[in-house]
Amino acid sequence: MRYPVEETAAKHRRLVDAASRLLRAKGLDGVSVGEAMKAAGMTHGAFYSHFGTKIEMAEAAIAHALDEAHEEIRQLIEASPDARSTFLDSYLSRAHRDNAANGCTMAALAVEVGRHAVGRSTFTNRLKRSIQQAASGFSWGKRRSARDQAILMTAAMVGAVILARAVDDPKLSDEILTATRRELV
Amino acid sequence: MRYPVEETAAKHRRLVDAASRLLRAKGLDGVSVGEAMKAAGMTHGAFYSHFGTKIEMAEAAIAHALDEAHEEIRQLIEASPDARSTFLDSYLSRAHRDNAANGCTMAALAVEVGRHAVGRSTFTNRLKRSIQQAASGFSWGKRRSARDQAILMTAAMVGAVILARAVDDPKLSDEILTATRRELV
DNA sequence: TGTACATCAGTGAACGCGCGTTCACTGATGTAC
DNA sequence: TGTACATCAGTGAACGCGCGTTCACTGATGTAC
Repeated sequence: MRYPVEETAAKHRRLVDAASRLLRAKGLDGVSVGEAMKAAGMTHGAFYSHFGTKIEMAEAAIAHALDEAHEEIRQLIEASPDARSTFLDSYLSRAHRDNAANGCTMAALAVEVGRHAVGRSTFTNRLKRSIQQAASGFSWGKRRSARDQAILMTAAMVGAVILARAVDDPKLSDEILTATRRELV
Repeated sequence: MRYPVEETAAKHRRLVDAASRLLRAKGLDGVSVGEAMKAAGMTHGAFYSHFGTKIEMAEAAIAHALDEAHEEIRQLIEASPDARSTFLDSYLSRAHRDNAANGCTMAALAVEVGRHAVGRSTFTNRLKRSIQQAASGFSWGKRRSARDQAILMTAAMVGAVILARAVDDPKLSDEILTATRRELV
């Protein structure tokens, strides 16, 4: 049957949001179309009323998650004079490490973006924007280029969270986060 | 039919080696058992004479690749007084970025190790060893802990290569590598 | 040293499963008049 | 404003495919005597 326009749009938003969390937690091959639809409160058959392929959904989900993160950081920069240190604390936290579903899209999906073509240009634009945001919005040491420092910080944070998640030993995992934090301050 | 013992052992080594390259290039779900067997010069049916499950093969492949890397770095440290800078150059090179199959196992597979349980304890041991190797084998600034610096360098290198691989724009991709290099020197 | 035979890595067909995708069908919505 | 009907998001069964895994079979190897 036909559904009210706004209701359909709301379901679409729920699907993209649910997909972005599931993908961050389980990766592209770890999430089925049916699972994403179920998380959005529908059955799998309706999927193709929302997206042409699973890949298209993934691209939308990645763009959505990256945009959400950008907005959060924008607010952080606006609100706090010491935004960089606040951001480091939350990014390199146990909470972030243990909650990939709601965490950084780069740490969760960059490897898969690199492997398949999925969301590559989306990812590129958003990373560019994110580096600019960090370089100009955070405060940096005067000796070296702010942009270089922003790139190093981004790479180190992403790498640290990925490694901390891969590791068995809770002491080592915590140490990866705290040592990276100490070095980046 | 039955095969000479040494021939079987050689096939096993070929399988592990081929798997380690395929897995680094395509990820766990991107490589089928048949594909790995074909790369090792066999047909898929014989797989279960070598491993009980696909997961077991992945664990052996990860351990193999990490051990090979450890040995390479050991030789580098032995040979060169400025090993750290040489290592940075080769790790943060375009060649490494563009050749995941023969590149760093952490940059290629850490995310999947974190997601599934595959090779988690193997990965943990080898990362521990790798951090120690870097902290004690490379030369570091005196102001801060060598171990913290080794952890930051590892995280930043892994993150930089992952991001450089995910990105569309060759200029940005190169910049991620060179900026990280400049900051880590 | 020679003979008999059990072993077992390898082959290729087959199985069962989950996946992405397609399809016939439904019926309230939104539009044309 | 009311009526007739085309639209289309959603349902759930079905399809085809590739995957991991199993299996009957092969025949040279390696062992027991």
